[in-house]
Amino acid sequence: MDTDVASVDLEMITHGPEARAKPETRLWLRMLSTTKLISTEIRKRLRAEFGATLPQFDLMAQLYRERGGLRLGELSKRTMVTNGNVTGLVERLEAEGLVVRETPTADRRVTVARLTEEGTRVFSAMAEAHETWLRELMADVGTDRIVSLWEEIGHVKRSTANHLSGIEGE
Amino acid sequence: MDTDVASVDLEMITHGPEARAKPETRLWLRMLSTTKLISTEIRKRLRAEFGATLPQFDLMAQLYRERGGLRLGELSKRTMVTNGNVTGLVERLEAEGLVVRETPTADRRVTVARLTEEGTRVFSAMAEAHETWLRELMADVGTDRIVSLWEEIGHVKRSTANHLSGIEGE
DNA sequence: AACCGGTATTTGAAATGTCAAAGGTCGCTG
DNA sequence: CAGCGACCTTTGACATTTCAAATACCGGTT
Repeated sequence: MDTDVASVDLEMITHGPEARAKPETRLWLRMLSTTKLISTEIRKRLRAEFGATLPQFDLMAQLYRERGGLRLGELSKRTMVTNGNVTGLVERLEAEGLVVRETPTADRRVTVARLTEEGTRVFSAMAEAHETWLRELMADVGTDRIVSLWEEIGHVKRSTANHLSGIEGE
Repeated sequence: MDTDVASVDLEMITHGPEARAKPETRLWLRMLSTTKLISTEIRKRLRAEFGATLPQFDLMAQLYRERGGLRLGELSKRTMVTNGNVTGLVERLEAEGLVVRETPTADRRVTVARLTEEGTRVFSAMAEAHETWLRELMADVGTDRIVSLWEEIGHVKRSTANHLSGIEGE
């Protein structure tokens, strides 16, 4: 069981921290754990300081840069969240008075979500804190490295997008 | 509104794809979207080919390298998932016969989860496919870049861990 | 032996997440 | 203008997620 080639391959992914895995798997595991670490921290702070959740922040960010509002389908694409999920998210944000929903008379299939004035104010404050937190968390990493990482991860993103069924703009 | 410094900062995070944001924010947004892209793909394939979910895969991976089993608290730490969540995950995996739960007589507060024989078999197949999928998705990225990315992201992870309350082993 | 602080897990409420199916609406075509 | 395929959103079933409170148990003290 430990002697044939197949089982050695399998052990790579699972044995030791990530020591014997193939480079792609090691990179993936590290990306995943790092992302989890950061988003857990951001989520806690958003909750503590603004009583908001990460998906709500993401959704509001999209609406912030499209002051006229966005159709729910567009929101779904931009936030990489499914349609059904967007429905609930917008519902809750509307209940809090941060977002409004409207159906244009031109096409009554559509629902457009838009930030209220208060939503805009609240998001501004959250966005500012968000940037500060990230600078804080990445304080030990030089700006050069950050910029170069940004570019390198772009390669990974493009490669992944290329090997999917659909195409992924950024 | 577009003239004072504060509002310019705010626009950075939200205006254009990620064009005018600070480097840390740009990196974070790209890490997040890339991770989402990959995990969505992996999740779909896991579901289609094995009827399993990503968190189940993660949990089984931990149990696979600890044949004697792990306490739920340990599982929680290693998978970066909360205690309450582990309970439900293990419950469902047990219902499918992939995992068993036992309480050692020595300390009856503890619950130890362990892969069944079938669980081990199933996970082996999943792990092999998992590695193949990742190589496939990252096929356009050279191995050198992957290895160097792995190291660079390590810096980000360490910096983040340093600016958290707790310590994060890998 | 009853108590107590600490540890380990479960439970319950609320939010997020997917997927598939159902409901409306639009535009075009016969 | 009735029908039909395509598009957009909602709904419903289920899984995952967190947090906080409750439960259960251990070890040591009194």
